[in-house]
Amino acid sequence: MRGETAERILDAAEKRVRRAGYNGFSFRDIAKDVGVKSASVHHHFPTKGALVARLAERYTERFMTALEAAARTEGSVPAMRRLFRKSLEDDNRMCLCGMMAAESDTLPPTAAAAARRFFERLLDALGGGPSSQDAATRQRAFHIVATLEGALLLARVLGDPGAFDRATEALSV
Amino acid sequence: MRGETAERILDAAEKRVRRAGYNGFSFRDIAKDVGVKSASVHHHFPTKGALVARLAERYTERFMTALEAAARTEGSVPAMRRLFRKSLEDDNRMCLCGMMAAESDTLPPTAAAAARRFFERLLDALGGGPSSQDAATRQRAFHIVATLEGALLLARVLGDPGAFDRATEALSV
DNA sequence: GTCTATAATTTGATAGAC
DNA sequence: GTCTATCAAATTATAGAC
Repeated sequence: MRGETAERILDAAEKRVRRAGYNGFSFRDIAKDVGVKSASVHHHFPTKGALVARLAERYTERFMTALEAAARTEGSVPAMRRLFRKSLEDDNRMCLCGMMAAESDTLPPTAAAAARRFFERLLDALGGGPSSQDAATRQRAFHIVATLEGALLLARVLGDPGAFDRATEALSV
Repeated sequence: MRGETAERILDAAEKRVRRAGYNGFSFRDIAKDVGVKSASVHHHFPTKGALVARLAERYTERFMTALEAAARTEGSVPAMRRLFRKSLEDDNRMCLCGMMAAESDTLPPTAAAAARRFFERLLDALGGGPSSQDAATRQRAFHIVATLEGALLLARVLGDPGAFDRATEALSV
């Protein structure tokens, strides 16, 4: 299979970044997770910035695909809420790009740009993109995305997934 | 003055953590900022965990003092919103404890606990503490805190302080 | 595509002089 | 309370054999 190791590297890196952030893991951590040596990780992704930028792109593609499918049957907001909530079920993890957003001032530029695009896509999906003419819709899109990311933060620090539910309950109304 | 260097160390560390997170700075970074050697930083704060835990306590004390004063004239929610908004004006910084919340799974336990207490105090100030009997008030407190933290994330990653204003506009109504 | 080996730097932390 | 000196370990990244 083409790129099988590269995918496993991305899988391991995603778990690490969502747990500890960009500065909280090393090439050797990833290599150990995957069962190769760190030189092999560098073979697939020359630098840490390139690895994490690709990671954010893959995350965005997957998230938007899942969102578009779910939004058809339950609407954009409940679908997005449910997808965010899944982050907590998967071992109390942050949204990858939410974690990168917190660190974005110190991320390699290409990685920071990839994280920014994730949020632009989310806002767009809620009708709050740059082409939006309706200020109220735009405000609501920003409000929803902010609340979902903040609710993940809150649930994580309190060690209580129920905090996410309480914080986001009003969004689905 | 007693503890003058210790305070300057905390000042430098606060800037660093709010920009790059717990794993994004070193004792030598702080030492350079303050104009001492890293051994002197260790003299005041034996470990990185102890330094950051103390940092979160100081941040919480200061934030709550400012909040209580401001809340008397403008109400808890507008006061809290304005205090959060100040983080962006001060060089696009995250809330210290918001940054620590994102990383809390990998923080030294005492530091993670200090970050958690910040959020418990915020929720308490909004009437959403553990003694709250009113589920709606509790939900609203979680919603407000989550939205404010998430709005900082969003403004940071988009490089646009206006994103904070749009995301939190509905809270003040 | 994976490996061994290594370079060059940085890390958190300690010992002990002044 | 600050310093010099140092440690042991970890860091990102590269060279080159297989």
